[in-house]
Parts: sequence; structure tokens; C-alpha cells
Amino acid sequence: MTKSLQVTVNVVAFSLQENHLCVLLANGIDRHKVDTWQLPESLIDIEQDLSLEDTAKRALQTANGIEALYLEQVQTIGSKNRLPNEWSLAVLYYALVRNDNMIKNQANVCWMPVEEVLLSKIAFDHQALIAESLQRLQNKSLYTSLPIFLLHQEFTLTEVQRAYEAVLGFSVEKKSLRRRLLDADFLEETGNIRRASHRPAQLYRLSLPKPYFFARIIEGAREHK
Amino acid sequence: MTKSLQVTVNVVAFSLQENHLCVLLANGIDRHKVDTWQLPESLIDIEQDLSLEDTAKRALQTANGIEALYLEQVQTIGSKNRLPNEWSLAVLYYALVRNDNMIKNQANVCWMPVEEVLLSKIAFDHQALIAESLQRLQNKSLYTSLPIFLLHQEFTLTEVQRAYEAVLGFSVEKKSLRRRLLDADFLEETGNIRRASHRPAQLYRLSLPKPYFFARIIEGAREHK
DNA sequence: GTAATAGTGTCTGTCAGACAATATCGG
DNA sequence: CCGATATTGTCTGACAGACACTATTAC
Repeated sequence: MTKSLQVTVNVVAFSLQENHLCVLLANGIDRHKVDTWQLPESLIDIEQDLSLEDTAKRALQTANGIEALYLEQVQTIGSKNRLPNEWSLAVLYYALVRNDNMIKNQANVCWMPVEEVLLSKIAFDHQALIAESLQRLQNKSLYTSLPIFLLHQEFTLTEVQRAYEAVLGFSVEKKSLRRRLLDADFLEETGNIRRASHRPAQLYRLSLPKPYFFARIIEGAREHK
Repeated sequence: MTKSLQVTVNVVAFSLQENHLCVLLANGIDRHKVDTWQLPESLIDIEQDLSLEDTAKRALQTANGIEALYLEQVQTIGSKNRLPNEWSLAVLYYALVRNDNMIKNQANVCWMPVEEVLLSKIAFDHQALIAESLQRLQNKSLYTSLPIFLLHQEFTLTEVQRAYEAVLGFSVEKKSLRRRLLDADFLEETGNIRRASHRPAQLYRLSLPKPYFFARIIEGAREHK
């Protein structure tokens, strides 16, 4: 006889809140009882879900009614000791989410800054899952346009730079980034302009809803020899 | 009531046979009844396996008694329609295997060149799984030392070049590759020499059993403008 | 004008590709 | 010597980082 195996799908949803990269946590009782918070998750529903990605989307919906513009599978973790009682299997996804129209302050749900999450003891091994996802997002952001999926539909190049910086955790060189972005031909000017009490900025949008892959990575600041 | 879900672990094992990248297939009846061949697989054994990786290793063992020097999870595929009857879940790994001490011509097992596999109708959706794995291996080989894990413990730089070419499917520039390899400081000379009826070649080994990550990718031949 | 942010010019450094030249063996 | 493969020299080109400079707005 084989015991049946519990399979869950967990989603790490990232969004930007005031230039900080945040992660969606659910089911928390209290903002200060950190160990009650956990990642959104769903069990596979073999009647309802056509694919694993459906399950992941459902996990996001139940948590907050939000929709991901980008969803990527990270890894499947399975082991005897992951959860206290028995073998368990978790398929891990991460999602990139815009922070417009976002239901904030919904009960049992919060956006916690990643720096904070990585120092907190949240439920189960979910901190490790977040760390995995963050690392994947960071690596991939070095050679793709992924951080743009955290922005509104129209955005300035400076906002793109802020998004990269929030994701990567270090400052990126303005000119290099703009060169990459504009040379690559996946942005188009909307014709609109963002105004403030300084020089106005051109607004852009993505010409395709897919991430762009650059030929080289962002290298980061050069060491002074 | 929820029906229980079948979870298998499939492994795409790659090796080099005379400078051709090959994939391990199992359970075939006849070399020419292609649709009987399939990938090595195992069910998770919650008594025996401590982790998913254990299951993957067991899948390899049962198939051929071989051991992987490198094992990486690619993806988990789950959907209602993947297999004819019901929801199914497959955790996919790929493995890099040396072709020394390899049990060849074992019954029910064969190494099939990837070009051939990609044109054949093997069992289930296993061709797609192989295509996925190959793509991951190829992408990663552009910026890592992965192809070296297909070689013997001691190898010449020309053999490394052949391994890259077998994996990538295009020829790589000799000098560029040697520069990358030697500048990177993850190879050490063994002091031994491979002799033939021409200039002998220096033998190298990996100084660490981990893949090395280069800062840039192999770009491939430049287009003539 | 000033403050503030948007956007550009241009130099340097790194490293990949191209490809010719040289080195070292067996026979 | 020749044939074959190993190994090196060196030029070019693409593109990232550095950083100073100019541009345009609100006030």
C-alpha cells in the first residue's frame, strides 16, 4: 500500500510598493505574529484545473483576486522532512504583479518587503521558497526585461531603472540601462508625457507582453583596481 | 473525495557517443519499434526516498546502473491531457553522464542520438520532455562549463571543444573557447599528456566538481554584414 | 534665476569572434 | 621532410561602466 502524496502549488507574488520589492503573504492573523503568515497556495484540483499553471493562478486569485502579468515555475521541492509529518511535494511559482488597482489592506493578506521577509520566521519553509524565487528573479533580471512587468502599463525609463534596482538590490548605471533598453526595440513611445516640477519624461510601453532577452548581462559596478 | 494523483520522476540522461549527444531510453522492445521506447522513470517511494533527487537517481539506476555527475531539475509538467486517462504530474530532471565504464548493449536500454530522438515518435510525451531538457542544457552551456561533465576525468581542450559543439549543435571558435576556459581558473593541468601521431595535448581536470559560470555567453558566429 | 529630474556624449575596459601564424609530435 | 593536430598572437567589434555634460520643466 502506498500512502497518497500531498501536492501543493505555492506562489511567490512580487510587486513594488514605493520602490520596494514586496512579497504577498496570506492567512496571517496579525501583522506582528509573523510566523502565522505563509505563501498563497492551492491543491491541484483535478476537476477544475487543466494544468499546473491553472492551479498557480487559482492560488493567486484566492489570496487576493490579483492577476499576474508574468508567471514562471521555479522548482519543485519534495522531501521527507520538509514538513514535520510526512513526505510532501510543493510546486513553486513566482509571479510579477502590478500594484495598480490592487486590493490593499484586505484582511489576512499583506505585502511584506523582501528584506523584511528574509529576516522573518514565516510559516513552514516558505522563507526558503521566497529566497529561491528571489534568486531566480534576480538572475533573470540581469539579462531580461522582467522588472518592467512590475510597472504600470505606461512607464518612464527612470521608473524602469528604479524597478531594476528594487529587484536587484544595487544601483544600476543610468546610461547603460537606457542604451540597452532603447537599442533593443521592444519598447515603444506612447506619445504621452509624465509631468512634474522638472523636465517631463517620455512614457513608454512594451510592444509585446513577453520578456525580452538581452545578449549580455548587467555586470554591475566595476571594482576599482 | 479526491482521486489520488500519479506523480512520476523522469530523467533525461545525456552522454557523448563518438562526439554525438545521446539520450538514454529504456523499456524498448526492439530498436526499430521506436514508439516503445521511453525515458527512465520512477515513482516517488515515500519509504525509501528522502528527496526528489533520490527518486531521480533511482530512476537512473534502475535503467542502467549509471551514475550522474550532474543532475538538474528542469520542470514539472502537470495537466489533465498529458496522458490519455487522467491528470498526471511528472517532475523532469536531466543528467550528464560520462561514457566510460558504461554498460552498453544492455537489454531494454539504448543511447539514441538527440537528432534522431527529435524526429522519432517515442512513448507518451517524452519527446517533448527531451526537447525541454535539451534546450535547458544548451542555454546553460552558453555560459557554464556543463559540457565538460560529459567527458572523462582527464580531458584535452580539444575534447572540451567537441563536447560544446555536440551539445550546442554548432561549431565554436577554438581560440575564444580556450581563452574562456584558461582565464577562468577552474581547470588544472594534470601533468599528463595525450599522445597521438601529431603534437601531443595537455590533459586537464576540473578543480571542483561544480559547474563554472562565465560572465558572458558564447555568442556564436558573427553575421557577415 | 534655482532645484530637480530627464536625457546625451564620449571615453575606457572587457571579452568574444576571426583568422593567420607557429609549435610539436609520429612516421 | 610531411601531415596532423595543438597552441598562440593579435586585430576588430560589440557592448557595459564611468561620469560629465546638456535640456527642460515648475517655481
